[in-house]
Amino acid sequence: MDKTYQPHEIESAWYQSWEEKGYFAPDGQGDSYSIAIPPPNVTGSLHMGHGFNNAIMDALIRYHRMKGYNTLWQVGTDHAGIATQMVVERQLQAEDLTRHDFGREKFIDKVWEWKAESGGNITRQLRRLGSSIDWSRERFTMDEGLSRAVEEVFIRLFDEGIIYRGNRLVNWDPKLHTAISDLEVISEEEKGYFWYFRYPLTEGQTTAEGKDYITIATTRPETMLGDSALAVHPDDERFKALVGKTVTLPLCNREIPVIADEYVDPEFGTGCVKITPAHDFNDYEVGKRHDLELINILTHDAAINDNAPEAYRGMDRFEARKQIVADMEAAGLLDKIGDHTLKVPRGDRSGVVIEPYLTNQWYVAVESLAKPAIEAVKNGNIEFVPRNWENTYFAWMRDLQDWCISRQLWWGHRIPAWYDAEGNIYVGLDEVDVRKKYGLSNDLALKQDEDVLDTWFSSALWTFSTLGWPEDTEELKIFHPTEVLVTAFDIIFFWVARMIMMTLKFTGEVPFRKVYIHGLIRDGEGQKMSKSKGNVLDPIDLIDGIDLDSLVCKRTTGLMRPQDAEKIEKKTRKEFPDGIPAFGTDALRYTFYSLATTGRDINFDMGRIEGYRNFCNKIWNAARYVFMQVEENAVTAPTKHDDYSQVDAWILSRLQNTLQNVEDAMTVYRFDLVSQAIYDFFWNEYCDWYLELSKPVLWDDNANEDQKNATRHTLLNVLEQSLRMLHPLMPFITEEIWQKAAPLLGIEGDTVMLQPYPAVSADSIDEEADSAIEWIKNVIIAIRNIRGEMNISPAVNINVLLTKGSSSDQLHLEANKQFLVKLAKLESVEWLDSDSEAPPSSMQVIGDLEVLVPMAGLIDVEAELARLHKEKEKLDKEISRLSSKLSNAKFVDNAPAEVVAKEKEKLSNAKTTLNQLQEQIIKLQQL
RNA sequence: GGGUGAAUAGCUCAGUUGGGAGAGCGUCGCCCUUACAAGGCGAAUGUCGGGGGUUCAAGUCCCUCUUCACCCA
Repeated sequence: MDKTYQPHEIESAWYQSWEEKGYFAPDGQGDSYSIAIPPPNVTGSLHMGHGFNNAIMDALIRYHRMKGYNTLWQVGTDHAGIATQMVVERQLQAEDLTRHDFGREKFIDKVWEWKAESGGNITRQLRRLGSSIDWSRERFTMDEGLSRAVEEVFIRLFDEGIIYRGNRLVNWDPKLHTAISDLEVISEEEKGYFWYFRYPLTEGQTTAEGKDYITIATTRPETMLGDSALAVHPDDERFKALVGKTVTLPLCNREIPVIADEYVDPEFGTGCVKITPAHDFNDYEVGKRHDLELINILTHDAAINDNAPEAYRGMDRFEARKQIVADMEAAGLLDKIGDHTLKVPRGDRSGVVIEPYLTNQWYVAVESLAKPAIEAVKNGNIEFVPRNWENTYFAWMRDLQDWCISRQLWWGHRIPAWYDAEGNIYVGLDEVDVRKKYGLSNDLALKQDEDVLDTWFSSALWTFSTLGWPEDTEELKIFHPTEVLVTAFDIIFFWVARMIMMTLKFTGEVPFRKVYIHGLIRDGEGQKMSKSKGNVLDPIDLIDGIDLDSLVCKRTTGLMRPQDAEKIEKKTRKEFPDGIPAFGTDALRYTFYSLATTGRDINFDMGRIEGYRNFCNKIWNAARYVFMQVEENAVTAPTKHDDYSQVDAWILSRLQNTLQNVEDAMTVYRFDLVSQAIYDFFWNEYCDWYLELSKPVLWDDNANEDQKNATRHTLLNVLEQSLRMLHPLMPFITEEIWQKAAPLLGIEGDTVMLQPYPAVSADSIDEEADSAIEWIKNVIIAIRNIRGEMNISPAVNINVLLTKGSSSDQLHLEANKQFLVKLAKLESVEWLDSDSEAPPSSMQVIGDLEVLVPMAGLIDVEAELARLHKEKEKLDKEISRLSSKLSNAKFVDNAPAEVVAKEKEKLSNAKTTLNQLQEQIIKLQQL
């Protein structure tokens, strides 16, 4: 084995081998355990969120697989309607072509071609993470089977009247010419203006201030062409008299009413709001309440349409904005212009400003679906982890809007609806089916709806459509419901809720029993990772490493705002002067687990991944040590219990404790606690103590061979169990080492990933050994402390005396001398009878026991006195704290007896130690 | 404006039913001790955001304020 851990040398080979041998597929034995992956976007590439999310799922899957469950990790990607269509259109654009040059069918062929060539990027990257996914069952939302499920669901919901067509406001992307979901609209603050316009009162009235007009403030002047009212707050004294009157809409010369509505905030702007029901979501609601006219003034391109005065027709919305401001000013109706920062909604794909726009779309009426979905969480059929996310879920489910499911795209599931010339709607599998279903004659001309369904419509069916629904498959019976959905909180609404609704409706089952919600990965400073900020970390770069220039290049190409490049380059060069070293998958995964706390934000700290890479190296080298010990001495299973030393018993006992902690943390999805428990055990107990304690035994030529064998066996046995314990978190390094370790113990098996997970063995818990080793550790630590504080070179072997302790201390000393000598680097260690005179020494106290290091020219009296005084001060504080607590009658009377007893014992211990220190101080002062 | 969450060592974060403040990284000192310098040994470091309350006892429960983040409107 190499002296240092080299991740890239072990990772690629193992994954390929696991996959080829089919280890990821369910073995058909035992209770089932399944997880459906949140399907990544087929155009996507792996980001830190995916990395985190998949690391967690893989740990769960590997853990349960090793625990003997019939384990399925169902994988697939979604077809990402807009994103995918755009990718292919961009390719065509490079050849000066558009999708219209091909026509719908041929264009879709192009998309499939693209998918075949480039659609596997993200799934390749998932492999790099070590994800033990059953690739043989990979699905795609546009697959035949899944498309069949989509049709079935659409038709049934339509036939039940749950799917309907409606004319509503949607988020309209004027560049892509489609409705988009709220999730695809990114609203960020941008600098803009408030334009203050005067709307003249029609019938010669005046305002409270005597003006013959009302001033309104708007951030979107062009929408005034579609105004159908002015609104004020009903309690607003300034305008009360004007409610019910009318104003003349400038430039249009339309009379529009002044209405009163609670929606208006009297404190905001002028306290008077123009209402444009066809171009604003809030105004739409106001318009509904007051039965206002909906005047659509925009075309699909967001240019002004023919409903507007002729002067503006055909102008782009922003051009019209300028013209309208100019015209208002010319008419003397522009009051003023103020700076204003506002949230501007932009399409996340197109980057253009989204318009609320009145269109005909398909909707799902969610009310009847929501009720059982709320109930399922209320009655515990589905549990959120952490629990408090249930509130978010309920809050969202309470005021659920009907779901707009149609998109004006070519790539996606085409809506199975046909129209006749009169606009009647027929829904069915295909034209033939429709004619049969509705009894239509063959000569009635039918035309299929041009739209496709929202991608989320198909991903809402994910857990059951991937298992073969609507067919009644074995897989559905075995693996549905899935066990847990692992996801970040940002898509609770869009996906989780819709999955619950759809799955309950069509299978009568919940899609998953648990929803584990994890945080969002941010950079080390808590900033969201984004291309425009230039702070994105690619998980693959953390695994493989990347040199500085490549990293800079990656972060600065393809920016939406190229002028940011310089700033990003500077920051990157400062943060990563040497690029990023290769940490390997195992270290990256371990970092994710250690960060998987219950919080909602996860700041990714480079120091952590480095630390866990070091942990990998520690494991690697511990294994090297163990193999060195056993390579010339084959181990056999000890035949007699007596062969095991107390040290052996101790580490086996500590392992049980760790296994229990791991199991407890695993069942509550606390991966941070799992990783902490294993790290502590392996590094702080197995490496720091057990390996060191094994040396005096194994290096002693006179030691009993059976006992040596027991120690070698324990070294190997604990290593091997630790590897299995660790495997779900660190698949690669554990497999690599296990392959060497297992045969030495006579364990047969081709891979650690199919070995049983180590079980807690109550027999191995040994409290006597625990306390014995605790004694050894305390004495060694006491001596090391003196050595460190007194600056005694590690090269010098020192003499130590133990005194004043109990007979059990004396027995411990006799039994463990060799350990003390080796680990504390001693020349000798002897018991000194209490009545014997001790030489001037540096002293540490453990209970009654005094650990003495005779000064003998090594130690400066003044330094030792200073150290003792420091100790004494600490004790004084402790004693005064404890005695005041114990002299408080209220405490003694009210606190549980065991708490009081504990405090008393602490006090008496502290007093004993203090006395010993004081005696020692006096003794040294007399020198 | 409504809601949710956060504030603990220089940094990133744990802290389970209230009962002696922890880890990793960083810092300081000593050491290339035959598994590991990606290491070993030792050390220092906290008015647990502020204030108030409940309690014998509060990082932990309640109220309030401040700051920050996110979601919704």
